[in-house]
Amino acid sequence: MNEDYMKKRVTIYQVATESGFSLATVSRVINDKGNVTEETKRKVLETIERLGYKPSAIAQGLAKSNTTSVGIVIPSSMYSYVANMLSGMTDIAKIYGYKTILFVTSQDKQASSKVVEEVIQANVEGVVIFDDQLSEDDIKKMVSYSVPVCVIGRDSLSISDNVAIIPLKYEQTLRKTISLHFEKGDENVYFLKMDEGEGSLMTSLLKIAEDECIKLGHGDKFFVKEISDSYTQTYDQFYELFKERKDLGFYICPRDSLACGVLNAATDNHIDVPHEVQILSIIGTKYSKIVRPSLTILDVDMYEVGSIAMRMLTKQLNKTLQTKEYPFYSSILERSSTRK
Amino acid sequence: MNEDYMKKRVTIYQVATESGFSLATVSRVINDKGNVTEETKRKVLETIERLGYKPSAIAQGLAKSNTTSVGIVIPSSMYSYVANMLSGMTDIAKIYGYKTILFVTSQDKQASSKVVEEVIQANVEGVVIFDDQLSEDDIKKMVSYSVPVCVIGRDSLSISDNVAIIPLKYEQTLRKTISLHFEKGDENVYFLKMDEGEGSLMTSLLKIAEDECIKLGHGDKFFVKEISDSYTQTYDQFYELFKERKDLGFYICPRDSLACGVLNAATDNHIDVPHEVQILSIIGTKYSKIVRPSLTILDVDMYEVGSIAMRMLTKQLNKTLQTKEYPFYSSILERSSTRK
DNA sequence: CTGTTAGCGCCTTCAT
DNA sequence: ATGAAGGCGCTAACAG
Repeated sequence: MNEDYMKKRVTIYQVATESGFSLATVSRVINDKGNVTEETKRKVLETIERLGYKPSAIAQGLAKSNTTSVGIVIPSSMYSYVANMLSGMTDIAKIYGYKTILFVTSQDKQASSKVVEEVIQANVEGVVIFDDQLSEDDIKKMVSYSVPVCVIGRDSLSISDNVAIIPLKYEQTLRKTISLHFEKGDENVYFLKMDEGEGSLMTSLLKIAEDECIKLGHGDKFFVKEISDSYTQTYDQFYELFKERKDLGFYICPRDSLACGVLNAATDNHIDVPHEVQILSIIGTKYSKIVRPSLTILDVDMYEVGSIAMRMLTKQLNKTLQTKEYPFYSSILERSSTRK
Repeated sequence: MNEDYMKKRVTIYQVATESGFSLATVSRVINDKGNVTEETKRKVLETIERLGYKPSAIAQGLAKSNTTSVGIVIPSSMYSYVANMLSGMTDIAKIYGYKTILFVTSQDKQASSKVVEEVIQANVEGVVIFDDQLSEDDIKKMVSYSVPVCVIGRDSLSISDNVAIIPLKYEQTLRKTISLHFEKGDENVYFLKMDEGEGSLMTSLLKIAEDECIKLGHGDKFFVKEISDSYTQTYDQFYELFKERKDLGFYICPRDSLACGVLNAATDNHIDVPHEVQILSIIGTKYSKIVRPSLTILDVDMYEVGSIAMRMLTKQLNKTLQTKEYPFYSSILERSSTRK
């Protein structure tokens, strides 16, 4: 490429005049549609190279009404389980030649709904949604603007057209874990609930846990503990508690970093894990295997989830999607923070 | 919005005819340029609402030659330090009203250079780059197509126009750490080097570490150990080694998950950390504080880096960027995996 | 204050 | 095989 052609981007028009052919011909070689002599193709390609011409994706998008881009809606890439999922999605999107536009939602529902507008206006071909904050109406709205959707982490949706869904099945394993717990002992069960920005997934799991305890006749042994979304604060909170050996029992935590707060608070107070305090983390990262004692988690491979989601979306875009629902079942990965 | 208008998206043209005004007037109310009666504005807004019209961002982009989108180039969001940076970038981009398009590079340099094309064609307003794989020529190429760039993690660049740079300064603290080590003892220093996909940052740090050892007269005590980029494999490798109490000393690891491999391998062989084996992780996440013993790291707040980078980029776009270089100095965060 | 008319950069019939 | 012309959805002068 010739460096002289910097600054103002060269357009297809310039390529046409420079090469002595028409727009149409240049367009044909760009898009590799036939009906072009090898000779002229060579010439056109040569001047494209010489001028350093790159077709504008947005002009192409407008003309073809096809932006070859997909949206991804996530709460924040801060949490490594989200990062893993994101990674799975972008890997697959890349394979299929889609650009990925990232839409990050805020804590509050109101601002959250604003991303719906953005997604619609961005003219993406489709969107993968992993976000507890978005209402079902928000999702419906996107679909009504004919943007195909793949939703992760919801059990059901009242619409089915142009929608694929990946439910994350924690219920069964969570219930089983609790019932196994009560078969082996009768310590209290504590469910850690974050005080703010708690999504619908954890809210429903809380209800499920409570329900299971009640069903097993241990409703009096189920407690909810409010925590903040921070390792340090969780650690401090439980350090004070465990110092007096209070509230020992079986802890169910939303994420492994918070589970580690409980874990370290217990260990540092010479409280034995898993004999005096047991810990289960719902969501786990690779670090749940690394920390000592290692954490029992309700395992779901988030990278896998992300890549499947993106694959389902691309299939929707080709109209080749067979099953619109692909549930992911968590499996309990028993490690050292719970008793055998 | 009326549900009847689904499927085929309504255009500004329809809004114009429906409301009885011209394109120009509708366009004015959309963009809130003045010169419109409150009355007609109201009417236009009403039919926009009624038809459920949303302006197409790509058509706007083409017409205004302003896509209000920025690119982000990263190797993969898998690693949580990248995820934190990404989070910082998207947070700021959102504040300034930019869409974020994610470009994920592959391992191999060749495919890596392909993202350059993509970035150029995407017509982004600017791009933040955090990627060791991209060559300086790749970056130059983007700049030559007049896309402003903010590069993270490089010490220098031979171009300065339209380029902001955020060097990540590990050298000084790394040297200091090593000299402190030799003041307190004389154990061997082992530098863990990943066998593949190793970026230029770690390569240069390796050289620096070696250089410092030599300078201190301990060149014979510096060793490089090849590892793979996996906690489990690193753990296994060092478990075998430590079983026979071989190669005890001071370990410098690229990331905390790998440092944990060494850490756990030592601990599980009843080798005391930090008295027999010391461990320093160059890059640390929140988990480096969580694991026991906690890891000494060369601390840099990656969220902060990401948000500063995006802020510098937006300032470039407004032409209000003062200093084009904003070095981030790592500080050594001494914790329990090294001796005082 | 409102409407007309060119584009933005590219694709795509339809002729030739 | 090639070119001319219209259009994708919207903005931005320029006239009225």
